[in-house]
Amino acid sequence: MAKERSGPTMADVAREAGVALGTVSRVVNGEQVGEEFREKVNAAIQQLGYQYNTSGRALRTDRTNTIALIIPNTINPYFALLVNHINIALEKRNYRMMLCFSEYDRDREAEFIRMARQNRVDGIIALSYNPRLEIPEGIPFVTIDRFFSSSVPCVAADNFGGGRLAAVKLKELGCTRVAFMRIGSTITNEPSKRRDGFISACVELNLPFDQIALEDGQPYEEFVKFLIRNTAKGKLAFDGLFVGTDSLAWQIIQTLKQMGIRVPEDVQVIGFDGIRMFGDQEPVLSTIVQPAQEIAETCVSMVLSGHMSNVPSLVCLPVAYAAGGTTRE
Amino acid sequence: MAKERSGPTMADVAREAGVALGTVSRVVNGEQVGEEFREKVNAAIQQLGYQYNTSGRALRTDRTNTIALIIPNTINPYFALLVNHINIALEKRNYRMMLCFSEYDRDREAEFIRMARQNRVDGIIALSYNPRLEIPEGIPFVTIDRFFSSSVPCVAADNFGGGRLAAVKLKELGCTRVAFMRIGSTITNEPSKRRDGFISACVELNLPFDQIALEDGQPYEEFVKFLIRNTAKGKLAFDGLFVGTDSLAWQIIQTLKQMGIRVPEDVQVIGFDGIRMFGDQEPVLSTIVQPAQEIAETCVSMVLSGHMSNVPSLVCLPVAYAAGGTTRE
DNA sequence: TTGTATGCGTTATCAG
DNA sequence: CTGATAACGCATACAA
Repeated sequence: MAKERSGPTMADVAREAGVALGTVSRVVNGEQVGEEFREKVNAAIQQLGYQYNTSGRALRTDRTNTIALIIPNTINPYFALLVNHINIALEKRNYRMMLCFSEYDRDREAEFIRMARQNRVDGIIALSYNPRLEIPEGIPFVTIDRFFSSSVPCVAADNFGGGRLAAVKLKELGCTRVAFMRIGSTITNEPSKRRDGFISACVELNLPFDQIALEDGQPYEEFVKFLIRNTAKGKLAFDGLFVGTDSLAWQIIQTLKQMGIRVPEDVQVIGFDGIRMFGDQEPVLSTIVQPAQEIAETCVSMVLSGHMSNVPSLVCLPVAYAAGGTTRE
Repeated sequence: MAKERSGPTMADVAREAGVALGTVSRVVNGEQVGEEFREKVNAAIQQLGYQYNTSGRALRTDRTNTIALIIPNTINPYFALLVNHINIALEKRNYRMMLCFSEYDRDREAEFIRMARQNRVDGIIALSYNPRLEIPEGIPFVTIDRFFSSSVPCVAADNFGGGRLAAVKLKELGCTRVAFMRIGSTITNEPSKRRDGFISACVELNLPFDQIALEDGQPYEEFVKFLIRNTAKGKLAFDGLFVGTDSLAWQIIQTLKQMGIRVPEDVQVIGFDGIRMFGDQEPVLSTIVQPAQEIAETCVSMVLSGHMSNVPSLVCLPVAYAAGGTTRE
């Protein structure tokens, strides 16, 4: 039944070409084969429209040419961008992607890691906020934006540098008192360096600053309270804000509007990520842009590099500033 | 070498449980097995942490539990949303997704279809604008938003109804002269029904209308010319616009701003797709929302339904209107 | 260099 | 109902 749909096999090609099965295999895999044999085999391949069977090869070699990508979803545009570039990077190397949406759920993450092993994937790339993520042994594992230990390579944007850049920009743009706002995991991870860099530069530049960092799960209203607390006679105490992600920055801008505070006239806002309208147009707001394509390329080349031992444990990639209407240029 | 990483096999389980290989297979596949045997096998599976090997099963059954999804990219938020829901829908049914980015390139589409067959996928879902897409034989094939023939099922939003809805809304909102704007494939396809529905309702409602439809490849400037042509003394001849996609609508709104025409005060704009800010917040603009999740569910259940014969050739799913600041509510 | 034969892990067929 | 065994398509060690 199903047999009907299956195409020709190496045996068919061998018969057609009048050579042995092994010879066909060697031609397909680009090994040394006598010219006349190679031609006969290639002709037969053309003739029959032969294409090798992935399952047969995988079973034999125990390599699936597949990398699992664990990521919350593709609804968030930054994740969608990463998925896009990672898939393209894998495709260039003749690898396929097994896409696993964690939906921020630790049980799902664990289950996907189990499933990835069952499917004998050749490596795993994970973007996870789970501080207790269990890294499997014996399989190349690369994380994005999350440092676990020196034995698990991590690829990230230069979060510290991005934080510094935001402070420098706000200073340049004439800000005299700024604040940092963020929500996220309480543990120290890569994104929390955005704050460290920001504050480092503020101190250096003699730029007065305040900050509020919420833990995952705390309600957004805490930010509203913070803003109201720092408002007197309709005037916000800050003329510059640096926010941990574009998404949060956008929400905060909405809140500011409701409070009658104008952006960028009264307060200039810089986000982080570099989300663009419809993925490819102008930035949604002024922002520190993550190099999504370079991050993708780096993850892929690292996870496929085989010798995970002499691979750096943390790779930082440069960020850039992009104006997007929430600053006064 | 690689053998180290491979987990236990059915043979290992059989040995551990003291039963035959076939019995293990029957337990794993949920077939009839004596209670005592089942227990012994399950204990051994637990003990060894056995997980079945996908490649072995695929090789034997010629079914990969994989569906190929061909789509331009995940940079566009609407595509990213579809990818998200389709992957989840497949996962629920224990299927995996082979994600193929066509990047609007016909050669890539053809190559992916070839590759999908090589990988023995169990079906293909394609979102393609290619009018000459070659549908492969003998493999379940479902398209999104693109009708080829009654033998190739197509899943789409109710584009005609969405067009009508846009006209009705604009009328309700007080518009007296409207226009439809779109760019896309010249051939009649599902999205072109947005225009048909819009015009149908305009006629019915006695709402004067104009329209401009560009072919793929024509420059955006044609839209600018159209708008300028319909502007006299800084006043646009239309007080309502319906645009084929949110993405184009956004660009047009930018152009209008540059022309000194205010949205929504001078002209109200409705787009199509239902793109939301950061994927999950408020709509980017007033829009006709496509039911992405229902589209995904429908595609998946159709492509997996086995008997492609008695499956409807076109499924239309209901759309909804969502206000997003470019209309006066 | 080419041919032959074995085994990867699984399901399915056939005997017992 | 269970056990033994063949076959799926391929890569590779070994023989020629």
